[in-house]
Amino acid sequence: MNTLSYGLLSLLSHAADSGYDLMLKIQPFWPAKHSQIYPLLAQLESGGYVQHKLVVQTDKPDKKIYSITDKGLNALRNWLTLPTDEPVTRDELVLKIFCMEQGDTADILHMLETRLAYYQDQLQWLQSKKETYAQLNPSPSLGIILLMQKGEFSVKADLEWTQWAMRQVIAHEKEPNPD
Amino acid sequence: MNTLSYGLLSLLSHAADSGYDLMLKIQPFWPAKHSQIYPLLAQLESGGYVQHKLVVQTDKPDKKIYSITDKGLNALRNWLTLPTDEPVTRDELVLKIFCMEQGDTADILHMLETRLAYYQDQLQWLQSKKETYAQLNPSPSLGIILLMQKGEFSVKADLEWTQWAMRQVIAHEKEPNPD
DNA sequence: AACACCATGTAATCAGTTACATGATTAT
DNA sequence: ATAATCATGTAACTGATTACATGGTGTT
Repeated sequence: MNTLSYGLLSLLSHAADSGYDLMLKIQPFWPAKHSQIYPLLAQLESGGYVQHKLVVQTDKPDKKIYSITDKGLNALRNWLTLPTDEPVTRDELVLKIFCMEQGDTADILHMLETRLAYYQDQLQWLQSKKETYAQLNPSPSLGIILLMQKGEFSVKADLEWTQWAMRQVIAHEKEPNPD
Repeated sequence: MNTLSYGLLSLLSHAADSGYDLMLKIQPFWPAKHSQIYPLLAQLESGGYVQHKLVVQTDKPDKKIYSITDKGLNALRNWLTLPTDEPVTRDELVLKIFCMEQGDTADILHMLETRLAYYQDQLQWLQSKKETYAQLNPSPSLGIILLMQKGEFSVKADLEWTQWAMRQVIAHEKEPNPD
């Protein structure tokens, strides 16, 4: 039972779902490809944590709808009481910033512009999600609300930093030697 | 040449260093164990991107001091012009928050308290680093300043969120059914 | 006496990505 | 026509962690 397995159980504690949809839904929280999800679900099923029923479709491929079992719910509840791993972030941009004096200002600015656009997309996605949830009945769980807010806090800080960093880079270019 | 390899070259573009110290210094930006660093350095050396000289020590074990070559610097400069991968964050806490209704409020609060302490430690580390750099001569490069600021922006947002989330959880507990 | 730090390396395993494989439906 | 979406799966590979291995110095 690794973290991704618990992540799948966590999603399934809200609603039964197919492997395909679980793969799409877990992306923002724990990126994983279908080639990792499908074997894990089979493993969780052989361990008795989930079960599936085949749903035959005519217009689309048949699918397996997985649901969490009592054993799965108990495992999930126990996991909540265990110590939580520290977050891990890996960002190539950070490594590039570290040696940015080796490159041209134009390249660095281009990199930051691309990242700015990425964060803006993220923020827009979060805010559209927020609207969707606001109109939803029943209203979303506290957990969902906390996660949306966490994303918004993070992305807004990242956005602010990127804009600040771009100004610094431009200022640094204009005044390379302050005599 | 993977991202960690470029990360090592990035550190070495500032100063020559041992594998052991590179391992320690890269932790905040790209977590990696010594068992991953040492073989990569050997690989970078066989590719001509770095070279090492043995430094014999009496009180401590001998060490290899690696320095970047011209080929390494060129590779680094070219890397700066290439498209940058999007950042990847994996946080077990996020997956736990998603299914928090399955657990006790006390367990969730304990989890958030632990995370709060972690972010506070991070912030303190960043601010002590900042002081160290402020007294340093020569003053740190623009890259270093940008990274310190990025860390501070992120951690402060995370801290704010954690405190806000704890208040939400407490409020939710007191008023579970708002009739 | 037991543990942490310095310093390097390899072996085994686990986690994650890319590629291979299939095939119908719908949109551009 | 070409590509994207839905839907599942396996195989090969790369990336990352844990464990094995050694050994002196300094700290509690």
